[in-house]
Parts: sequence; C-alpha cells; structure tokens
Amino acid sequence: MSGSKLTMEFKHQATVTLAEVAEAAGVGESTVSRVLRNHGSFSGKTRERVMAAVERLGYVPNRIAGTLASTGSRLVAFVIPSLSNIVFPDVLRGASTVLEENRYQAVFSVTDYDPGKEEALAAAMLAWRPAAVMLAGYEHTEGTAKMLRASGCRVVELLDLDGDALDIAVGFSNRAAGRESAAFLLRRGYRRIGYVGHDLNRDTRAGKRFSSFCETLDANGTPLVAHEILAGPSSVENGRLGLERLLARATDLDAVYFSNDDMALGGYFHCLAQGISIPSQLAIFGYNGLDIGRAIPQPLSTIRTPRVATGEIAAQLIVANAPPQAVDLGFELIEGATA
Amino acid sequence: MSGSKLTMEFKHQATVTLAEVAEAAGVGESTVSRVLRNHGSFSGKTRERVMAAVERLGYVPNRIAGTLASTGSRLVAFVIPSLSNIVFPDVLRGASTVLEENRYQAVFSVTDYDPGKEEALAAAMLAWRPAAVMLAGYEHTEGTAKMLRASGCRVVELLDLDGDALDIAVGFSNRAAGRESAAFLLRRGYRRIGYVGHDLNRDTRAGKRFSSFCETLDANGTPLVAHEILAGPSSVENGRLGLERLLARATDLDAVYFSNDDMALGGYFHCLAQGISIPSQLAIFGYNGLDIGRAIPQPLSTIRTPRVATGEIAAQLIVANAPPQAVDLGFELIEGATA
DNA sequence: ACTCATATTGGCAGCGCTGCCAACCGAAAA
DNA sequence: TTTTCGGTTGGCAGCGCTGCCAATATGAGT
Repeated sequence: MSGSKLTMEFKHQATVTLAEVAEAAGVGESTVSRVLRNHGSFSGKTRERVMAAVERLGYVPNRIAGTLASTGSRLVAFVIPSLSNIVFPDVLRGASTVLEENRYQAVFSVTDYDPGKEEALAAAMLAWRPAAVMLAGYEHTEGTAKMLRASGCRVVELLDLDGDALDIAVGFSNRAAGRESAAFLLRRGYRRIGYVGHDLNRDTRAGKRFSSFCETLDANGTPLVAHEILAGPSSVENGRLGLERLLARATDLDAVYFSNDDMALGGYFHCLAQGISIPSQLAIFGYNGLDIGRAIPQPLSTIRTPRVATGEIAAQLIVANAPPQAVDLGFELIEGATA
Repeated sequence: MSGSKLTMEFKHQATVTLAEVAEAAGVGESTVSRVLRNHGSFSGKTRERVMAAVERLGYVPNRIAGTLASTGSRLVAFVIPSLSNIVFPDVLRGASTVLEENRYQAVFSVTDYDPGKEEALAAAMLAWRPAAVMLAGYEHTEGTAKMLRASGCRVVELLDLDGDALDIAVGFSNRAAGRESAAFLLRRGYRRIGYVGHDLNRDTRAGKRFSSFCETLDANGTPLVAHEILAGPSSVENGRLGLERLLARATDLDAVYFSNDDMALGGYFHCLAQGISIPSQLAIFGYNGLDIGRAIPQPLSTIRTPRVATGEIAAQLIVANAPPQAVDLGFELIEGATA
C-alpha cells in the first residue's frame, strides 16, 4: 500500500505541465513555451518569473508532447548490426558528441547482421518519426529500402561507399581498402597469400574487402592460395583459431590478410605462441586500425578507418539538414611492423 | 525545385494517419487502434480489412502520438559514461536484446564521466518520459538524484553495489573485486605489489576497486609499493606506458594490479617487448575478463565481470516492473597464467 | 495628445493516438 | 415476441505542447 501511494506521489510530481507553470508564473502558456525555447520575444522580467516558476515546480518539459505538436523530431535512430564489433560503438561515439551538442537524441537498436531484423527494427524506429535513420552500408532488403524512401525522413548509410545511396552516405570504399591492402602486400614482395575471415554473408562490407583483395591478387597473377572462413562474429579467438587451421592446410604461406584487426591480433598471438617469426616467416595484415594494434610489440600493419569521424560527419550533415550526398572520408594504410 | 517537390511527396507519404486507415478500411479509428495493438475485441473480418488497408497505405503508427495519449512510454534511457570502455557497449548489448524482444526502445547519451554532464543529460532524458533511466554506479550529483527521485520513472544503477540505490541496482561489488584480487595475489605469494591505473576521480568504480585492493594489502602487512595513475581514459597504450613508468621508479616489484584488462594488456605487451618474463619476474592482474585476455599466449589473470548479463537483468526488471531491489550478479576470478 | 510601427502576450486549435463510454448486434433465454 | 447479455464498434475528449493570430502594450515621432 505504501508502494502504491509512493507511485501516486511520483506520478503527481512527474506531472507538472506547462499550463501549471504558466499559472504559477502568472503568464500565458505560449509565453512559457517561448521563454523555455528561447524563441520569439518576451521581456526580461517575464523570463525571470517563468524561470522562477520552473525552478520552484521542478518542471521538466515533455518532449513527447512537444515533438507531436511541432514538426521535426530531433531524434536520430541508429540501426546497427552489432555492439560487439567496436566499429559501431565508435560510430555512435562520434555521432553522439555532435548530436548532444545540438540537443538531438540518439536511439538505437541492434540487428545482429540480420537483414530481416533490420527491416523490422527500421520499421519500429520509423514509428518514432526520427529526423534521420542511420544504418550500416547499402545492403538492405527491398522492404527496408522502400519503407525508408517512403518515410520522408533522412537516411544515412554508413561505412560504405560501394553502391547507390538512398540519401546520404558517409564512409569510405571497402573495395578500395581491400585493393590497397593487396597492393601493399604485393609491393612488399609477398606472393603466397592467405585469408582468414568471419562470416562474409552477414558482414557484407568485409565481403567487399575480401573480393577486391582477391581480384587484385588475381590481376597480379598470384591468386589467393587459401582461405579460412569461420562461422560467427569476428574475434581475437577466432582469428587465432582461423590462422591455426589455415596453416595446417597451407604450410608455405608468406602472408595472411585478416578480415579485421581482431582476427589479425588472434593471428599475431598464434604466431607468438608458436614461435613463428613475424614478418620474416609470416606477414600479417589487418583492417580497422584499432589502438591496441599499436601497442603490441610489433605494431600491426593495417588500414585505419575513420570510424568516429564517420559518426561525427553523419550527425553534422543531419543537424545541418544537408542535401543528399556521398562523403568519402578515406582511410589510412598503416605500414606497421607485421607485414 | 524538384527537391522541394520531392520533400512534399515525402511528407505526404509519411503522413498516413490512423484516421486515414480507418476511413480506407471503412471502420472507426478505435477499431483500427485495437486491431493494431491486438488489444480489446474485434472480429476476424474486421481485422483483415484493417490489415489490408494498413498494407495498402503503408501505414506506420506514430509512437510519439501513441505515447502521449497513453500512459507508459516503452522508452528506456541509458546515461552512460563512455562508449570507448567496452563495458558499456556490453551492457547496452545485453539490455537491447531484452528490450527489443519486448518492444521497448533504447535511447542513450554519453557523459564522458562528467557528473555535471550526467545531470544535464539525465534531465534531457527525463524529457522523453522514459519508462526507466539506467545509469552507471551510485555517484551522482545532488541534483541528479533529486531529479530522478522526483521524476516518477524507474531508475536502475548499474555495475556497482557499494552504496545505496535510488531504486533498482544491478551489478556486483567493486570493493569485493578489489579485495579478492589482492587476496589472490597474496595467496600466490606476491608481496611487492604495484598498481597502474587511469583517472580514478572520474571512474569511481575503478577507484573503489583500488582502495579495497590497498586495504587488503595493508591488512596483510604488505602495503602497496608504488602506483602510477595516468590521466585520461584507460587504454592499452596507457597501460604499457604506465607499467614502464612504474618499473622505472620501483624496480623490485613482483606483481602489478591494473585498473582493468586494457591497461593490463598494455602491461603484458610491455613485458613481452622488454623480455620481462611473466609471471616469474613480474605477475600481471587485470579486471573485466575481456575475451582478448584469453587469446594472448598466456591467458590473462583477471576478474570476469557479468557485463552483458547486467544489461539483460536490468532490462528484464524494468520490463517486468519489478519492485526496488539490488541484484548481485557476482564476478569470477580467472586464474590465468600471468599471476 | 495622437498616430503608427514594434515589442509582448494570451487564446486556442490542432499534432495522431488511446481510453472511456455509449450504441449496436445478434443469439440464447424467457 | 420480448428481454438479456456478451461480443463489437464508433465517437470523442483529452495527452502536453507548439504555431498562428489577434490583442494589448510600449515608445518614438510629430
């Protein structure tokens, strides 16, 4: 019983409305609204009276009501494949900084790399009438694309530029990354190259890197010698396991390309544990440019991607209501010491 | 000009309302509402007619309006210190799974470990009238606590149990973690112990671990020999740097406790690079139980924390509208090979 | 003192949906 | 035939705020 009483008291507290503030301040509702949003004109003493009442009553504006009444929503919806893959927290981090500065609010949901789930979650997001929906890459179901197009809200596709954008795209070319990785290894003189990766049907961006990587090797007349694809998400452990399996099958590799740095670190540790010397016996090349790659005894050779910047720029474009466009942030090849 | 026309078309598309669906289906608004929420009673043929109209018009319910009209909001607000520290993405991951299953929506913002910012962001969150606000730990400003208490919405404090909860708390005791870490090292025979950590004023949970760790050493009559605190967030690079500095000052340490696994990995790599043999010359102990700690050549000795489970349980309690309580999920000491 | 432009202000109709309530519709019961 | 009752259904008043517009106040100019 004291529980329910408490609840009621809470409810009462929570329920201070604009109208009550207006009454307490002895002004009209619209005046309070103008003062709080600092929009329109009002006198200094009015402002003080209103602020005093707000303070006294502990008024917290109701954004739900505000959003319904006005037009734009200041909500930005992220539909991301994963939170385990550090890429996405990094993007969110970049975006949230900019969004918070501009009083936007981020909402998110996680698709687990499942296009069907992406469609369902995108629909759920649209129900909040966000200012923008941000998703990873270009590979969406027909339904998702149709829905987004029809929604009238801005759409930002992140971390990929190899395809046609629905509206805005911010990122870099994964195909170019795969190509440059291969070119680098070839330039360094490696010829018997293998690959260790995770599920490419789900992570289509990793798939694009892999296929361009292979094409580049083919064009050079030194095709990929062997590859090992592990089910499940990328992880250090899987990288280690993958390299172990790959080397069991292909003993004479001189370099291995990994789907990303997590996997590459696993490979690095495998070599460390097995006494395989890097890069003289085996070279290792990753993707992402994680900080940890610089802290291991031999800095990891990899490609550094602008993950945080991708989030920042995407958010800035939305805040500024920029026209449709594709922004190429590029990437940086880190020579490192492992290849 | 074609741009503005496009916008208008979009707007038109986006603007399908419940009333239009009702009209198209030849039924009343409330009937459509009942069918869509599968709540209340309606006949089978009515259901079909409504669903057909929804499909035909591409209707997406407006949750903003729905939330305003009804009472509870199905929004859960996360106010987290950081997205760089993997702890928080892990918690979000656990929570988002449960929330999505229950048609709740997660919103978040990042305080950057700043209590003042936390207060501002919590206020902004409250404006969305969420069903619950989830924050890290117990250390909030007076203002934050007061505001949350007055808000009438559920509050969940995560990842800490050493203090008094506002409402619900889910996590484990950081003090116990510090204590057990020290006890483990002592049990193993280490006596000249050092510490490498990051900014403890900001990360108060790391601070609690550190102080309990020291108390335990003191109680044993073998106080901490030296410590090195680095400004800025925890990172592998800082761990490496920290250990380097620590060893420069205290040459005869036999074990080092790190504020978390990131830092510990940095220390591990430093030893690897310097040829310091682990654990015979120097033992290393971390905190968090990251996967990568198991993949390095010598598995890291550490404490594994239930980060994902913390998010899951917290979300479940909110979904179930559980009464105020503190849930201790405990942690697991991993003996590893580095201490 | 009188006029007119400008600065302030309040009233009120929605935004799109939910919740309540009255109305309606057979079919079973009287 | 009339009454009864549960299953269905539509109408409509808000939820709390914003945007528009009319009303009032202020102040400078003559």
